[in-house]
Amino acid sequence: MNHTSSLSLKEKINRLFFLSTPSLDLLLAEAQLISVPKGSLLLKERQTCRSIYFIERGQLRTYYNKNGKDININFYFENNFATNLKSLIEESPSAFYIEAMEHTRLWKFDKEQLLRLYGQSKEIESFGRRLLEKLLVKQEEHSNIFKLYSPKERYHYIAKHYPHLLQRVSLSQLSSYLGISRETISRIRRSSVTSGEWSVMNARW
Amino acid sequence: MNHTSSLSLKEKINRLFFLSTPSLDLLLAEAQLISVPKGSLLLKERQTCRSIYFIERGQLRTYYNKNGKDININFYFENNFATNLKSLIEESPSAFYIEAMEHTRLWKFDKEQLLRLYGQSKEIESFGRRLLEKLLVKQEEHSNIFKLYSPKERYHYIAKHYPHLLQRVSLSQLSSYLGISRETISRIRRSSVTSGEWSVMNARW
DNA sequence: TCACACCTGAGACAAAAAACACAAAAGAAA
DNA sequence: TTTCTTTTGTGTTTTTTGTCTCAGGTGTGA
Repeated sequence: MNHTSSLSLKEKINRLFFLSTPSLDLLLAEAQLISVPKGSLLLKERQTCRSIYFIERGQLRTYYNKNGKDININFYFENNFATNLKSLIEESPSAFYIEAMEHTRLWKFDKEQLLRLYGQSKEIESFGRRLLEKLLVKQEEHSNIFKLYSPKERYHYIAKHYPHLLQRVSLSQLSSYLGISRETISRIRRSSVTSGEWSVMNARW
Repeated sequence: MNHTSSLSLKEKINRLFFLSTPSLDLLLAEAQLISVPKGSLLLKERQTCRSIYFIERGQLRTYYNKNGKDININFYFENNFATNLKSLIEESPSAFYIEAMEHTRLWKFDKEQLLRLYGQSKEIESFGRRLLEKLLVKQEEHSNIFKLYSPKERYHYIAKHYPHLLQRVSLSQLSSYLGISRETISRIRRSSVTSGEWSVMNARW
């Protein structure tokens, strides 16, 4: 049980971005609560992304389709924002899908509305900037684990820093996300249970 | 020869972000032109990054030091902004270095000044947001080539979409950036010259 | 001109990971 | 429960990539 699950959207956003009450009200007046079943697509390949989603309950994934196979780009859980930023920003056709991995309840913010709000309220534009900042820092970190770490190290990095990923995402789904074959992850997992190799991840960066 | 090299900073920024003249003047009044020799470090590991740099002439790289070896994260050329966003945003110690790869002339914008300007001018905060957007889209793209492509495909992707990287960065420097050993890149290069394998990169995403 | 540093190419070998095939286990649905 | 589907584990083989090594090339500066 997530202890914030009983908080209102207003309280959640406020915890993340410290907006004044009037700005918050302005922002949230535009948000639309929707509920989608497992497997539904919030964005398809070639569509232009027009919204950003805040997950109330459930989980989403973004994935490419490469020669018929799914390549997972990202997983999103409760109290996080999800979207295709490239498509949203550039108003270009999306290269990937956004899918609900389970029954998911989420708040939808439309870009058009947000841009209008940016014009009305400096504080909301500042919120937009800070939201981007957070997404960027996360993105950067994820990008770097591929350069810095071997497959084995990548798995351990995730296990250490994002253990909930291993809890909520199947190994098969994880494999494309980490750029490691399913079988290899299975072997990595076994070897780290049997032998006590837990010192690998001491490197700090 | 870059045809924009004779443009003023004002004209360059304006081309990228379409700011009004008053806002541009406000923004550029704070910029400081500095010149650094090859090998100098604009940011060291453990330092907190306080500036963002716009490259007038020359090139920068960002890199981690992993067990004594350099792992390149990014290369930056003329008319681009460079910084360590994580450190800058979070005011946290940097995990990596920023180094001038050749004698470089650049404009320095301090975070403190920028934040002050954000408060003064909505248009400048909007500029800040749009700058982040551009950086984010780039970052996302780079991150995804690791998940989507094998080493061989990564090299070809760069060769096709960022040929200037191959021109200006040595293969040795490139190797850690692509997460491929120098020798393997050398082999990839050889095999793609001899055999006519140029259809690999037709996949669009 | 001569070191010196740095970069590239190439071969031999080792290590890692992927591919393939199939079995076992775990969940979901009837 | 039983059946059906999905997920995970494991053994073998094949491919890819890394490591180590040396040789040759290039540019720089003393």
